[in-house]
Amino acid sequence: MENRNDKYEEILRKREIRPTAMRILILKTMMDSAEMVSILDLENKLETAEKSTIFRTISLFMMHNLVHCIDDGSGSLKYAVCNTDCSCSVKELHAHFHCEKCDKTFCLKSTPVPVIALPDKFVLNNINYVLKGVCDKCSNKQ
Amino acid sequence: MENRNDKYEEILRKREIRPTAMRILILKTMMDSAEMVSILDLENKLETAEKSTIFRTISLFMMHNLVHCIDDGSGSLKYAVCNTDCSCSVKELHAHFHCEKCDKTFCLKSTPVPVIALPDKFVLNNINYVLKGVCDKCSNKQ
DNA sequence: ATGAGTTTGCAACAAAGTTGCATAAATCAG
DNA sequence: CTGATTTATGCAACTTTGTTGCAAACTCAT
Repeated sequence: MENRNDKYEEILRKREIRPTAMRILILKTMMDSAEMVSILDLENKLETAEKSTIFRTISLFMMHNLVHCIDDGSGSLKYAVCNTDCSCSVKELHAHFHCEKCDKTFCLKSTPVPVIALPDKFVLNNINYVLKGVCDKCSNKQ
Repeated sequence: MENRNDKYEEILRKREIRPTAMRILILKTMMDSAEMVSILDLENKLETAEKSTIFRTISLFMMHNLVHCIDDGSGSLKYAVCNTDCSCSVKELHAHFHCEKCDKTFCLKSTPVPVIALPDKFVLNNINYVLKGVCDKCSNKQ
């Protein structure tokens, strides 16, 4: 019988990350989440995992372009798993939405970040594009 | 003889902020700076001012739309004085550039932030648009 | 099974932001 | 101008998030 963790193991291997139990668990938890997660979110979802372990695991994931990170202004960084084969180049980046009511942050995966022209001699490496306001669920609650 | 602080006093009064010596000093320092400043930057430039005072002064300035704030991902928030009459609506927002070498952040005042369409029921209040890379001065230093 | 290398948990620390409270400064009424 | 009241500031302590050192636990090839 095929193990259902095979999927996550394969994802990790493709990114040249050794698939330990903890890494599989963290990856699975991130992929199961509809919104982006902070380190504290992961700590709460995974009672078994230490803050420092999560921090180092996510740092590793980011170095291998498996997850991306955005600063939504909430005070903690939020992370989400990238698309398959994503290499986090400017052209591949998408917009993010941060709800000021529920404090959740979502990837708007189908919305590429707008790229503008920079003054001469400026080199562009990355873009943080965060729309802030109220999400659909919170705006329905009056 | 006219006091050269009159300019700053008037700016503060227009925003309905009582112009104390400390507030004038902080406003002047921010307006004299070519790049955005963090609270720590202000603490260093003004040896006489306390972190908590700067924090409360800037919070006050922001409530009155005199300064705006962006999260450039450096770990500390950066502040800059808004244009006259700015009310910080989405249409008035501009892009920002953060240099990953010198860690400075600049307002690109002539570049309005791109606004994209949001899914139904989402309310847009604010946008954080930060381009990251290497600034002109740092890219010249190779 | 054994040992080298890697990963994890614990603890401690660092940096930025935030708050309570006492003193200092500014404002106002008389 | 003087004193009373309000407001602003400085100091200290604290919170939260992120980060690192080190020892124990785990992994994997032999």
